[in-house]
Amino acid sequence: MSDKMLDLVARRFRTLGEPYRLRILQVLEEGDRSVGELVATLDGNQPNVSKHLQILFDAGLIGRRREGTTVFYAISDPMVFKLCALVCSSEAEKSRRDFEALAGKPGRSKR
Amino acid sequence: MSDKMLDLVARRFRTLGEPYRLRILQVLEEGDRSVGELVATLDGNQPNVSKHLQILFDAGLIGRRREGTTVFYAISDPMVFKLCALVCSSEAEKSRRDFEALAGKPGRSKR
DNA sequence: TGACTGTATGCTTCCATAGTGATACAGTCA
DNA sequence: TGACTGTATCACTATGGAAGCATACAGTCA
Repeated sequence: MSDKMLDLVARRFRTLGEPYRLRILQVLEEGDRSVGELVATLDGNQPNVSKHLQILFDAGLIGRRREGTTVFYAISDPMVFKLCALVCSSEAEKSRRDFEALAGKPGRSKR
Repeated sequence: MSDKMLDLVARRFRTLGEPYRLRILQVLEEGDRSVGELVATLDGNQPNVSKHLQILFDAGLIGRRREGTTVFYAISDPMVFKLCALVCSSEAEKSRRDFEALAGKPGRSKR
């Protein structure tokens, strides 16, 4: 993989590396939402939500449509949920390993 | 998904959000490597490589084994490559869309 | 046009983390 | 044990980016 591609991929990972943005995506998974709805749902302030939305939009993960003064955002790349599912299962697996290392072999240090 | 889980997932994404670490993983995909070998291959300085390896290790993505004074690292969670593949294909798709938006419909602004 | 609502953008502060050199530590061999 | 190699850690600087406030901008309605 080229260095440029690596940078792009890393950038995409960083986009997803923010809990607040993951929460936004999670809400949007249920359906389109306006900025105001997201602000209310996530209990955040409007400029911050707008900025995160912009970042997700630039990354191509969400799309937007305008109705009057209201802007609705929606998932445009469902890949993100596959990613999250993968990471979640991997995370669960890691927890299991960590647990077994602690419970099963108490004398064996990690290091 | 719980907030704690979201934090874990976000953290994992951030771990992968560093080009240098992706390069390390890419090299390790070909097989185990010692720290020294990685330093030589990646043309980096040793403390930096060691720190990135530690981060990947803490995340459970790589494992290590010691032989004398030498420490070998190896992929322990192949999931990362699935993640990268997903992101890559999504990235390619996005590029295609961007291109078509530019070439196919020159009059239509994104905003 | 002016007032109002909904959204985006500037600017500043602050925190997390990458890079780097010096140095500590672990293991091997004389 | 002392010298040497390979790796990890410490202390520091610098940078990216998130949060928050103020404010600008867009669209609607009187």
